[in-house]
Amino acid sequence: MADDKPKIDLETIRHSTAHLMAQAVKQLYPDTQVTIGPVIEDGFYYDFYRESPFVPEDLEKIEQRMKEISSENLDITRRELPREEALRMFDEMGEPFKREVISDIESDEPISVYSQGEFTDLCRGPHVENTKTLKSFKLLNVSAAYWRGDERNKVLQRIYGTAWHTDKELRVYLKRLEEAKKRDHRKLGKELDLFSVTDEVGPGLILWHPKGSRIRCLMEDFWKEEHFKNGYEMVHSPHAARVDMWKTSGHMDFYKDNIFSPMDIEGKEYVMKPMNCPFHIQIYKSRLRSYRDLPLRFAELGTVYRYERSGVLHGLLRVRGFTQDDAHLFCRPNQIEEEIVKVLDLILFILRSFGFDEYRVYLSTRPEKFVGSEDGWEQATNALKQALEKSKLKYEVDLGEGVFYGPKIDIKIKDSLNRFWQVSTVQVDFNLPERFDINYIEENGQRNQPIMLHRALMGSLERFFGCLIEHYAGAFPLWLAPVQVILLPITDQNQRYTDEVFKKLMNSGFRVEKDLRNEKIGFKIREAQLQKIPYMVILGEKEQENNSLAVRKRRSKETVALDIDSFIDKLSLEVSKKDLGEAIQPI
RNA sequence: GCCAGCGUAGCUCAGGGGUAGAGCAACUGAUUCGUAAUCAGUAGGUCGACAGUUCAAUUCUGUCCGCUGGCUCCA
Repeated sequence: MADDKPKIDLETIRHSTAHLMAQAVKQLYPDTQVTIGPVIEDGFYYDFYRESPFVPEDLEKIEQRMKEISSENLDITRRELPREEALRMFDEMGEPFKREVISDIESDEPISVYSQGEFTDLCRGPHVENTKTLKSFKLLNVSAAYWRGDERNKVLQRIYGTAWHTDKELRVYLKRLEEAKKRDHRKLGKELDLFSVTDEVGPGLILWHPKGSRIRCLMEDFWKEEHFKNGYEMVHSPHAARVDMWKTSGHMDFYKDNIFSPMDIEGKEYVMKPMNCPFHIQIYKSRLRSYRDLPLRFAELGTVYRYERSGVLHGLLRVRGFTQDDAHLFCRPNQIEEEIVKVLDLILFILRSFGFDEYRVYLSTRPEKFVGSEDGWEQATNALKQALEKSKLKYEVDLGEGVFYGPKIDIKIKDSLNRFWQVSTVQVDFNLPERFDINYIEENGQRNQPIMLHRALMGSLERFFGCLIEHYAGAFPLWLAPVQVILLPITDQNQRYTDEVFKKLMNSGFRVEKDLRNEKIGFKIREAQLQKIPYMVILGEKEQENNSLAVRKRRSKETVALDIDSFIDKLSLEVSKKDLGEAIQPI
């Protein structure tokens, strides 16, 4: 596109809009102190310190004032100051947070401030030249944030906003937010009758309704099939165990905050399991293992319970009881890399089968608190790195973000609002083999400690399902759809024929329903459409006479005339290919 | 857990110190209809829970529970 004047960087616009907001806030509420206001994806925020928090009505006032300042056409000017002078200036302005920020700036870096009208803010820049450039913005919400992200620090008021080059872009963005809300898995979960959470059961504990369970069964079946194909054994373990086991594993030390309070059974303490690993270790230990047995791969759809603080719960994506598609691999040290590569392959295969092509990969390295030797960590981290490179995966390193027992690879996928959620993980564990003293007999007859890997592909079925719902906007591909075909007779004259077709489809193994209600065809179609059923089959006099079907696809207004056998062939093919069809629609 | 907002029928939402409202869904009846809503009637509520103020509270105040957004934390 030919454009005479070069466009100003969106980031600059957003950053300047954050300043504009700070200026408006200071004008309206002079007792407010400013802190920092960075650019984020699609917008910006600014954190303020203030005795009384902002309420939503304040946002309107602030936004109004921003518009006024914008039309004052204030020039935005940059100045560099000696450190001392900058400190003095912000002291005089009564901005202690800025003082802290300045003291964090490297001594050889210049201290720059930007001014517009009476307002001056510490900032690296760059900024737009004049406030008149800032027109297309909207303040979105307020929330609390801790200064420097530490909950021991002061609580700040964070205001989020978005800013764009033009009003049109802004409108498009706001529209996109609205569309994203429509595919929120919590909303769709209710509309499509997939799952629920009730007060009586308790927060973060999921009830899977028949339709959701149907999908879960299909996910599980697929998962099991692939695991058997890939040399895994299935195991099952109980939901609770004596607290002693968790002491041995170290969970009572390192993970206590996340474990449901113990219950007393005949004077012995038990807890709900927060993880499956110690159980799999028990199975490993149930007999003597030879190097010939390795690698051993124990997999389980294991339901775990973790205490999560009430404020973090979120539909299916963050819950207190969930089923991990867990597995633990026991192998010899020289098998680690190969096993990790295989796990990564399996992860990618599964994610792609569900249509997730966009994901982020992280390698988390040794944290401050860790068990095992530095050498061991180094080796394991290298094994993970090499496996990532062999799998040609682009990844980011999360320094020091590993768990205490070993380094890990995490894979995150995003929900409809572009928030990323961790699903897949591969973790090396130095801790449990040691604590439970597991071993195997080497070729030379010596006992050796196996390396243990934890891994999950979908992570938790709940979270994965939540992401799936949003990924497909509730329109599941045929192989996963809880109802694949709905039969819609025009009048009750067509009921006999409908029953006939129903039986044939049912006997061919399809999930089919019929809508025999005394309603007009338009009404039935509307409902089937809202339920996002992949195929609607309209059955009237014409079809009955020709012994055919009028097939209408979700997301299409056209019908195709098919005979029942070719329809069945078509469905079978689509299911066996796990065809994603039109299931994935960008927002 | 923290800050803010919210909680009224199965769902979506209106209302407001003086015995509770709509649409959709449900139920009953009529209608037998060709591609996104046929018509009529009936029933449905401890206004999240508990306490306080008041002659009177679903409405005001407080506490608690739950939900939403974000922070912190994580699959």
